[in-house]
Amino acid sequence: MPFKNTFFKSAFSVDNVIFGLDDSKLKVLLIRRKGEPFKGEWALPGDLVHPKENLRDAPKRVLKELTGLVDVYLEQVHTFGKVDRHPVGRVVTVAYYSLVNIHKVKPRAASFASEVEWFPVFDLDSLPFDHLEILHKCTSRLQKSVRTMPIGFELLPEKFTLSDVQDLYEAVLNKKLDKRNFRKKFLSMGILVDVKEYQTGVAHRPAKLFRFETETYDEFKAKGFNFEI
Amino acid sequence: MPFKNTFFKSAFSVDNVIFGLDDSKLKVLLIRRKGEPFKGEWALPGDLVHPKENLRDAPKRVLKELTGLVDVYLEQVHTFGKVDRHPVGRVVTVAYYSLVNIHKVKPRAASFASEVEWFPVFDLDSLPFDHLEILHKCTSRLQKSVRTMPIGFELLPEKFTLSDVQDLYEAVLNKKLDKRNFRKKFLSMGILVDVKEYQTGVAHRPAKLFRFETETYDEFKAKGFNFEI
DNA sequence: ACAAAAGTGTTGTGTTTACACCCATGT
DNA sequence: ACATGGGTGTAAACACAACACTTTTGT
Repeated sequence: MPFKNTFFKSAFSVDNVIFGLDDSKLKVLLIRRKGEPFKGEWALPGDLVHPKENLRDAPKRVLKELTGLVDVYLEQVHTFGKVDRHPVGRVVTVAYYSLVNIHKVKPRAASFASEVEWFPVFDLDSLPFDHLEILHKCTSRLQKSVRTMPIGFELLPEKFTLSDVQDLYEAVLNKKLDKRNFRKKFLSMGILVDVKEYQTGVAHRPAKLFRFETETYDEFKAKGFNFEI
Repeated sequence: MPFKNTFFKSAFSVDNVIFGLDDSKLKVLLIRRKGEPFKGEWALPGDLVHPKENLRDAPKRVLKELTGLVDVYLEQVHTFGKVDRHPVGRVVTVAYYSLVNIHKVKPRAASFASEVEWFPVFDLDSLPFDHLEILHKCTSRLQKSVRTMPIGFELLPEKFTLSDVQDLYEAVLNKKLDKRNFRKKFLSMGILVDVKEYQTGVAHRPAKLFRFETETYDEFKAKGFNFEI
């Protein structure tokens, strides 16, 4: 259970914004809360930080409990600490976002959640606590990151087409991009490797498959790039 | 005093990285610690967050106590929460940075500080706790922000020359920039207003003075810009 | 044959970089 | 007269935006 409702004065928690890509839509994993407050409502997953637990391990633990995943892209975004943000007491919360491949994950109920489900990010317009603000902040951060670092590949299968990548970018940025310009720019960065295979069983010209060049990828991750597309 | 050394199990604090510009160098305000641990050492100013205090008000309070300033640029950067980052107990700390005009500030000792002094950022290579890491993170963030928003003007006097601005950018980015290109780009943004005055008493051709166009400035702050110089 | 998505180049426009000399003042 | 920093323009390289048709497959 997330909180001992009696006699806690202050605590820190983490909240996880877990992004996935499905049906060319950016989605976020919400849980149905098992405990009070807001019992039964859809909210961001999160938990108190344990006394002997490094801060960054808390969102990892939540993620693992919820999805089984352990090596996941995880970025700290912002800390929320208004006095009254939590109705039960003083809880300062640190928000993290993650990127997971939605089709490799079978989310399961967890200690703090009776149900788990993916929701389209841009359709949500109310959440308990300050979770909507947290979601917005994480979404903006993702949109910024995707333009300055090669992230987001975590959201795709191992082998993918250039159109998959474009779909991903369009889903994250929530807008249409020019196909030719996108391809030109993306290919020229040199983080994609042609695996010399093609899609099969599609009712149109089969697309080339690519994978990531991890070395270049890491380089870019370190020094960033400019993907103003 | 910053901590009751006995019987505290966990707490959250804030740490302030207060930047100023002096002698064309980027400096940071450090305090000599009054209390244990690391009593007497130079460290980042900071304090515990009070129980009834909004998180963001804590760094404001520290800033006010230390400098007397109340309306100051303040940005949350990152939260540090390794279990052992503080020798006395579990303290999760939220780092903020601020920009202040070093010549308008007469820093004074505070409840947690016996002395206060400006240190050149790029010369520091050791600090207690994880304060060096905090400083690095804040410096990187400042360097990034200065390229994407019109900030940093807080570090300058009200009327200033274009060379002052360039000095500022060179100090923050810690590298030389091309004079003509800098001026061209900066002027073209339209956030500077010619105040039709000139420097006096300088042993060279006196420079034009400028001030900020607050409206445009706020616009840019909202939507950002690209200052890849 | 048709539908569906893959794939491909060029041109105009704007942005970035590199670079060297004269100007106005105080001493 | 000299030292000091202020101030200015151009050309070449590069990046970005806009835009339409052909190819390959499955049905």
